[in-house]
Amino acid sequence: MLTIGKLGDAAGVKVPTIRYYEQIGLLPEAERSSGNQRLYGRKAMERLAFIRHARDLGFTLEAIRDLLSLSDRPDQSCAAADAIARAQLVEVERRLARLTALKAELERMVVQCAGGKIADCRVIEVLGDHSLCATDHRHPETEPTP
Amino acid sequence: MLTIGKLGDAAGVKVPTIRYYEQIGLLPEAERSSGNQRLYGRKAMERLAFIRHARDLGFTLEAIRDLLSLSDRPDQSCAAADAIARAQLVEVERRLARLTALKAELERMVVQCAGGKIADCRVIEVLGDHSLCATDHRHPETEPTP
DNA sequence: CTTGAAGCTATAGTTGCTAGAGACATTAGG
DNA sequence: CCTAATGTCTCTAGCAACTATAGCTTCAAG
Ligand SMILES: [Zn+2]
Ligand SMILES: [Zn+2]
Ligand SMILES: [Zn+2]
Ligand SMILES: [Zn+2]
Repeated sequence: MLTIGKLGDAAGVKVPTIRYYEQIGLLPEAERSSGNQRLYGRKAMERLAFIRHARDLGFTLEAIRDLLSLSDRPDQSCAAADAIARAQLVEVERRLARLTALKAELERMVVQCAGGKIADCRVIEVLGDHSLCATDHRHPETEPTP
Repeated sequence: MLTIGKLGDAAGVKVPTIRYYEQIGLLPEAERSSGNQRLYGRKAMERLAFIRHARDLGFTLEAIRDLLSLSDRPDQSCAAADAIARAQLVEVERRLARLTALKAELERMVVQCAGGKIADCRVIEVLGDHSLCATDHRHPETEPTP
């Protein structure tokens, strides 16, 4: 049985984050010691590692909640799980495309500025006028945080 | 003089967002009509377009605050502005590198899954075990929202 | 037995907005 | 000129996914 600190170290998750996951129902309520401290076994450890890994791959907590409840039903078809992963892939590709355009635009800006006074700064100038941009990089839809 | 709605349409920014920018001091307090409605002139319009464009390029509001106050001092050196832009470029490159790894990993997952039961789903399996991943894609530091 | 680290709860803050309620202002049509 | 439909006003609360703080209790080492 691990304390919350040990579990956090083992899974690479901060202690308050574990408590947060419990609070929102992503982790079940932990067993408690006689002194009211949380105790975790192998199952909780695996579940937390799953969450951490999925977070690292950019899945939202909502998606992870669905993936976890799917993984609790091993006999069912995995079509839903695969669909969640494919949607995440599409989302990542979308972000990648946007960031690639941003990178190009930022590079243009910093390369074109010769340094000098703000009045002549290409960075400031371009920021004030999108028509100086080479690509259309504007925010299409909202994108969740990485 | 534009009302807040016209300004929003012109700059591609939603009305509550403009009020929010004013509230946090990114836009100055607007003039008011006799009926207490906000009125904007060309200067406010340009400032808002600047903000919008910088947001589209992924700058944080903090960075934009600094860029705006720099652009208000045209005689000063633009070194600070260039540094902010370069830092943003570095940040974008970091995110790009991470997303590229994520994309590869997600593609592997969805390609390897043959479909079938959850018990055999490669997606669920890989999510539970990072050692099945080909790349090290783990979250390095915290990254601000895009 | 004492001290310091680790745990507990509860609340509030972060970023960049967005949504809602309920009241006032403006504008277009009849 | 009146009404109805929009637009705008303030204020509050909510979103994701944590993170930080305060003020306590419990535990483990020396
Ligand atoms: Zn410059
Ligand atoms: Zn642009
Ligand atoms: Zn599958
Ligand atoms: Zn992995």
